Amino acid sequence: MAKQGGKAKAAKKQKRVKKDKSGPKKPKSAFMFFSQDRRQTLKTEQPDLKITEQSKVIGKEWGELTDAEKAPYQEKANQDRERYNKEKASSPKEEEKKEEPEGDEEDEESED
DNA sequence: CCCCTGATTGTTTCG
DNA sequence: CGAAACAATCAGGGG
Repeated sequence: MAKQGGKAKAAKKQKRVKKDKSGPKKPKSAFMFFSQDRRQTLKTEQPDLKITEQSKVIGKEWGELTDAEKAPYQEKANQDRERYNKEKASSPKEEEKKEEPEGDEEDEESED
């Protein structure tokens, strides 16, 4: 941990993603909500901007935001997490059935 | 015609 | 704790 003063080459490369049309979509982050709102406004003001350019601008603005300003977005994200949480919690399909193999079959002892 | 890449940050998830 | 994957978004390039 400490040791940051060195020349630690932080070669961070977040490999992008290729959207999957099918898959457990992860909950959106506050940044996503912010981008959705900001992009629309940005698009009206600068419709010539491309997504990649918007991303840069938005990302920069996002960094300027404070927790208070991010708060409302985090709250939205918070709700989305719950949504995802529920979606996950409820597995209508028997897919993924190795959940909690706590095979504890309590004996029904005498029911009647 | 359909799939993928680009750029941003945050969250999610496995080990 | 850390890395990898992936979330929205759209425009354009390639097979």
